[in-house]
Amino acid sequence: MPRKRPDKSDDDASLRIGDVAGLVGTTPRTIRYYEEVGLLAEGAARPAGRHRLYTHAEVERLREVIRLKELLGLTLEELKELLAAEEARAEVRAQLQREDVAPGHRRELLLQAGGHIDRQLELVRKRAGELAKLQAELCDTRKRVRRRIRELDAHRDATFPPAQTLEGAGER
Amino acid sequence: MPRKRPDKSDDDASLRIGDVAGLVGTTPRTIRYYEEVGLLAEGAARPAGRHRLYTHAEVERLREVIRLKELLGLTLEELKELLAAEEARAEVRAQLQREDVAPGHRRELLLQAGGHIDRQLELVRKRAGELAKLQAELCDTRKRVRRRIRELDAHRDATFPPAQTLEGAGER
DNA sequence: TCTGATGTTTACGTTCACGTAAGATTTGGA
DNA sequence: TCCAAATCTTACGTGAACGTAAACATCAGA
Repeated sequence: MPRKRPDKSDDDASLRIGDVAGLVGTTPRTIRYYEEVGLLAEGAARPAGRHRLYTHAEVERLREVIRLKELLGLTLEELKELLAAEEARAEVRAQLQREDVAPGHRRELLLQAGGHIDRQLELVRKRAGELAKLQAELCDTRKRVRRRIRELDAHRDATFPPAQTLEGAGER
Repeated sequence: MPRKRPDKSDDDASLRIGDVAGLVGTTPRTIRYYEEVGLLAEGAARPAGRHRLYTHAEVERLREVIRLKELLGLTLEELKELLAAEEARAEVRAQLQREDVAPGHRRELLLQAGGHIDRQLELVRKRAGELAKLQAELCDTRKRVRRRIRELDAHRDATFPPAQTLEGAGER
């Protein structure tokens, strides 16, 4: 017979806000704030004053939110837009779980989901591209510096006995 | 005989703060602020009250600063640290231009420059890596969604006459 | 030389993304 | 049942990164 009251290690059940904060490396205040601005859904039926409770799924969601924020450098407002998409995807997944949707509507939902992912991908790709370019440029100038050092060493080695060389660091 | 007063299109000479702002896509206020916090060097000898003047080299520098800020998501303070490095590199370049340095010191300078670049590269690589991972994950789930749509279409095509298909979008 | 556009300094205002404090309430456990 | 620890709500505080306004001063061109 199943348990009736909340329990740790039970997945669908209940982490408190402090636990969640600890798990994702932030503070309760931040989590409440994210809820306040609409980034995180307010647990619908929480009779005002009661403690917030979270599932592990919600923890994962929060992790993803924070990741996107940090990697893309978006404001919470921009993030919210992107998450409206995520939100919709979740909705889609929920609907798709229940097999009782007409194939036409089903297709519609999947197309939407795809669109949302594409929009995120667009952003990520753009940033990744810019970073890659920067990285390439840095690698390039580093190479130049190394070459100059080698040239210098070569000339000195030809004049004086050899000394210590470059400290190791692969080209990767 | 060379010109004596400032002139546009003369490289070593003088852009005003508004021009610079326009060129890099920011505001005069921001530029003054960056100078105030020490990100941009104050033009040494500007007798207080006179207009700031910038060279094209400084414009490039500012562009780079803004680029790093946006791509790495650093605070101005963190950025300042990284730029102490850049600063040193500039110093190095200046010294290396004047041929009158002992090869030993020369090597020292080059090694320093290399170290600074490596530190920047470290940061950039880390971020680029994380972004790449995120991108891969997104691509993956997108693939899954596409597959499901295809499956759905296949089934429907087997039942009804064919209709419109996926709108084009290469896998890249 | 004069003048309108652009700058300069100083200082207070603003937005974002939380931090912090206070007082009441809730919760899980002894 | 009783209690200490964690939460809740409300509200004001804060640091970073500029925006904006005011009262001059400079600059480039006519």
